[in-house]
Amino acid sequence: MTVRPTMKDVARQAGVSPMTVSRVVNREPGVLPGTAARVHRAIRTLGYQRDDVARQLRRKGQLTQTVGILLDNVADPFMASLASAVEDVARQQGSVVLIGSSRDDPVREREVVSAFTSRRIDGLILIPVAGSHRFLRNAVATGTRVVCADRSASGLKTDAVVVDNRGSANRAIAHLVAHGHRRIAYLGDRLDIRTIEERYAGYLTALEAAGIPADPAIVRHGLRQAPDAAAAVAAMLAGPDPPTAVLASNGIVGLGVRAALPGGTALVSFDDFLLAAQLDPPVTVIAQDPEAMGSTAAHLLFARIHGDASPPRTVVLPTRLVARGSGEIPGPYWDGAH
Amino acid sequence: MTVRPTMKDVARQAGVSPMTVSRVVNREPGVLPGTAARVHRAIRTLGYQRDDVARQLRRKGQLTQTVGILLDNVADPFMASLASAVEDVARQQGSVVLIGSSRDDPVREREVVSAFTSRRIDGLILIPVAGSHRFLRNAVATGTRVVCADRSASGLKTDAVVVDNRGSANRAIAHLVAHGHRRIAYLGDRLDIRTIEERYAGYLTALEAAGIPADPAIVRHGLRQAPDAAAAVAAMLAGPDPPTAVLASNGIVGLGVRAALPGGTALVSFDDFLLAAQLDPPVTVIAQDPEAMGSTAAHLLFARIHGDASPPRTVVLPTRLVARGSGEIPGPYWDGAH
DNA sequence: ACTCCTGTCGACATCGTTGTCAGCTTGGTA
DNA sequence: TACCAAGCTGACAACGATGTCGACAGGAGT
Repeated sequence: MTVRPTMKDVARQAGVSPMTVSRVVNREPGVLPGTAARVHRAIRTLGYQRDDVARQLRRKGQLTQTVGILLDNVADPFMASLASAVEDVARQQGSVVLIGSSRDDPVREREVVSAFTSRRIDGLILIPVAGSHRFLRNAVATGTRVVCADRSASGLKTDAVVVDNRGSANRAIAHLVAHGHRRIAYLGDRLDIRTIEERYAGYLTALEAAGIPADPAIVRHGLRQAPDAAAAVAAMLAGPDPPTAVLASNGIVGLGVRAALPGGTALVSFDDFLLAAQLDPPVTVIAQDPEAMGSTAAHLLFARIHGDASPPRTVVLPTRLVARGSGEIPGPYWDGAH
Repeated sequence: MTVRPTMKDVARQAGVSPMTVSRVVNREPGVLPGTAARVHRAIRTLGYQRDDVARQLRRKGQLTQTVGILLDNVADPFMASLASAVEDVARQQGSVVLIGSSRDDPVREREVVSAFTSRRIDGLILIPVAGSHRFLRNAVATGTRVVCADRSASGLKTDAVVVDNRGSANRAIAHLVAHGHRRIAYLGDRLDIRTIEERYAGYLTALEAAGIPADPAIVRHGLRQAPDAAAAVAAMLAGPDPPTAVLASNGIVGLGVRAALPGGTALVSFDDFLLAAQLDPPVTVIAQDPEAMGSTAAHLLFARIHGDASPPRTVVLPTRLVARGSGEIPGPYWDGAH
């Protein structure tokens, strides 16, 4: 294993100064073609590659062409699509992407953010976990741009790209009510996640608007995995006065519910998922567009990096209620109007 | 937006030398508690954070605590799980992860590798695209460790973590034959992808072993998207002498085939996918374990980074044939033995 | 009183690259 | 011939951190 050659090595080999090598490597004008050719030959001979660590240090105030993305879990399909879109935009912009998973752990989130900023990232796409993000103020103050995706951060004013969770939940409940349901269960992930809280709030207000009293017996929070959700819905159905319809707060919960739900019970789930259309009955979902979210967030980020200093913006992306069947199963109050 | 404070700033604030600040920041012994306290106070006051770019430059030959992972596409669930496992291991090792998608494009692959190595990554987890990877020799020679996952790289000897694709395809075909099929179609992704080629080879040898002649009319390559696969299988079924069973080379193709396949035709697909068990009929798959693959590759990589200089190893992970129903649909030659 | 040691701290040089500026050559013009 | 402009190249310093080594103080031992 040889040591990595430096510009000095190339310079010696080509019989020029390191500065000239630098100029050639960076395609700066004002180098004689012959000189450049000698340098290129030396570069090939030695297998030289510019050291961007040194470069970034020297070019202070310049960009490192590195952005970070910090999300719950790369393995989550929603997050993965989002990350993929971010990476695409970053590449177009000539930047590389540092990725990290917070796994819903604020401590881990801080650690990863710190590891990122100590490497001088130009910007960060953040899917914040619950809790305050005031600790990011320092980073923001010293030039790290931050754009939140999916949820916004508390204690920090940043750009954000989100969907109207409350309105979407509202629409889902209205949809179920219109199909004759009045006993509608809610099964959800942890309530301290901002988006989940908003969805639950939408559930409650929609019930109220429909004149249906909320019943804690058919509400469950804190479901992290599909099996948990399956067990929860099974318990509910076994209880007295079971629900005739279910709203699932996100895709994981929706999957779990689906597996345990008898055919006659209606289901609307947040988040589209692969094969949702091929199940029987096909699952009605509130679909988000993670790629649009990722690329929007990334474009916002790079606009900031390139100097956009306008006040922080929140972009609200639309959701689609995709009626596939499971959400249109008629309930006991169905009036045949649909 | 303030400028980022440096050790010099902290030193001035605390009335010590930068060297002492360095010692405090890096928790080196030999600093009086009182002095350390003053430094800590100054750090908090100024919001100082160590600049790892400068640190990495100075500590030449030391690690940058950064590894790269380069895969086809982050949005692919298989790759996403793999990446997630890699990130977990990296975090345990105190490293951050640079991620990049090659999108099956050798040019893009080279560009991303170059962007990574110019940042002095300690190591790279690579899911190689088709074509030669001799261009990595330079990087390997100057200290970047490379571990391939899912497929091995040609023109370069590295550690690799793979599955026995040929044997697995063999087993799948034997399974179908045992259930009375002799007219078995193959639908596959691009043949120049190493794993796909191996699976196809396994298909052919298994047919031969069973004394079944291969028929190009029921073989299709180059299917990139689910709809392509659906169209291909539909065309096959509409032709003369349609297949009674299908082998799909990977999850994407399997999904497409499933959507277009009538109930009576058997299907075995490579790659497990979410909900495969909840379809009707449930899909029989050859399941791999992407997390095991990712974490094995990552552990290999860090062993190399920490000095393991033994000859390159190839780890072959097992696959599981998960019989769920679609692969056990009896064919015309079924003898009732199963 | 002298040496020797231990513990604490700072000065200096250096990592690889690049911004700045000065020096050199060449050719053209008065 | 003298002079200047333009084009090409190199010397030097600096980015922020840290490895090395030396300075200095205070205490122990003779």
